[in-house]
Amino acid sequence: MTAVKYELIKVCKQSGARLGRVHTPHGVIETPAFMPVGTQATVKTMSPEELKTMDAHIILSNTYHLFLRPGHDIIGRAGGLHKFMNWDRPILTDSGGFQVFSLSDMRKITEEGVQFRSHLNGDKLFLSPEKAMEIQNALGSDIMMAFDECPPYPAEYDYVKKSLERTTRWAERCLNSHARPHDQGLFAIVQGGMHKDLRIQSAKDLTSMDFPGYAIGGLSVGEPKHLMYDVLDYTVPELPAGKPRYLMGVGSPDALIEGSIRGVDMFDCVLPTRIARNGTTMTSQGRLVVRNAKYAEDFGPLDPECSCYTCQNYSRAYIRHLLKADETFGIRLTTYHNLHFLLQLMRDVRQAIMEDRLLDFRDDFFTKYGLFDNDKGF
RNA sequence: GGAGGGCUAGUGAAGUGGCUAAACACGGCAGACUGUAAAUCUGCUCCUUCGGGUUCGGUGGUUCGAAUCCAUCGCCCUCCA
Repeated sequence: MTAVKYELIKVCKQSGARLGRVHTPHGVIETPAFMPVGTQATVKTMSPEELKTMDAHIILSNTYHLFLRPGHDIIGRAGGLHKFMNWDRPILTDSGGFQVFSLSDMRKITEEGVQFRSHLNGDKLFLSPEKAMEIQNALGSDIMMAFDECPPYPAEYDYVKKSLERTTRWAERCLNSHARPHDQGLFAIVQGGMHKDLRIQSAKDLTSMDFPGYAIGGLSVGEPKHLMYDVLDYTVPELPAGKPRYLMGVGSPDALIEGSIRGVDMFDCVLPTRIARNGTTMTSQGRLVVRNAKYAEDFGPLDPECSCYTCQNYSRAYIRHLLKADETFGIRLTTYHNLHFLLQLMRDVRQAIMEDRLLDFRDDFFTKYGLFDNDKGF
């Protein structure tokens, strides 16, 4: 008996995208899905109640950050992460593998694991596949991620190959040390950089083991968009149809659509919440930097087509004022809107798949968003 | 009436003869942000037809050269009468 199961509902006749459900111990995720990121056991500035009103099905949290602070032992004694943070829907925990990449100047990688220096106080710490599983077991996430290495872009072929092979061995160690497969699912992570043969090798090696889901990592690390789409084009077909596919770290609106078209079921990204805190919003007409002076007397909503709490009640001028005055309510309003925007986008994508018109939907969306001549995508 | 102190770019504030169109901070304007060391970071912020032009309370001097020295006027602050 496995904790996480994928149910395929239908395939879009026009695009090949999948409409489905991921069943987890804390409920069902309708896919394709966007997962807001709550690294430190909170989606920055949002309460769980607010996340529910925008209908987020699942959120992310992070092994490395919670290991450092407050400590997985404390969260374990609190009764697990769900109880600790008052979120009763599914949680996916990243393994800390991405921190191996983003905190690269403070770590040393060996076959056994990774020696880290804490970014908080410089403490020497060690993370390994077994340790990452122990931590995620204590957190009690619905979906755990295997401990991987996310190589930078660009990277040497030989290094990427060695790295992916180690990531595969680490995945196997994760599987073997998985303490509670009955109530926590474990996803493996395909690596291989921008190299077709390496991606296929990684996917084949990992799918030869029985993980309840597969992620594609190592993308959205600075490479051009078309390269990422190429990787998806030849990687996704290597993944089993009966299991969920998760594209890690991707969250610009265009990439969510393009990823769905290529058969991806789950996405996560800090982009909507981070740019919200820095004054940029996503709207049906494209990105809108509401902090800019030109909105000082714009009394309309961020997005005239948006039904979210922010857009129903507050103007661009007011939000700009709050942001300029460093009032926390301002970043709460933009964060709420951006998350709602992406969650609504995924609802629209699912509807379009249901009606076999996802390619049409993409073209309409891109035209309005002004994306056809924009490689950035948000 | 007397004695001191001060007046520098939008604001605050360095600078007390050349390396100063003038530090720094704030404010302002823009940009970046993709499994969150990010409510963060970066750039610009006197004018300009990019050659240059005009600045440091006003005016007049000294000097090869002044925000910096002198004189004078104005305004502000403190203390003594």
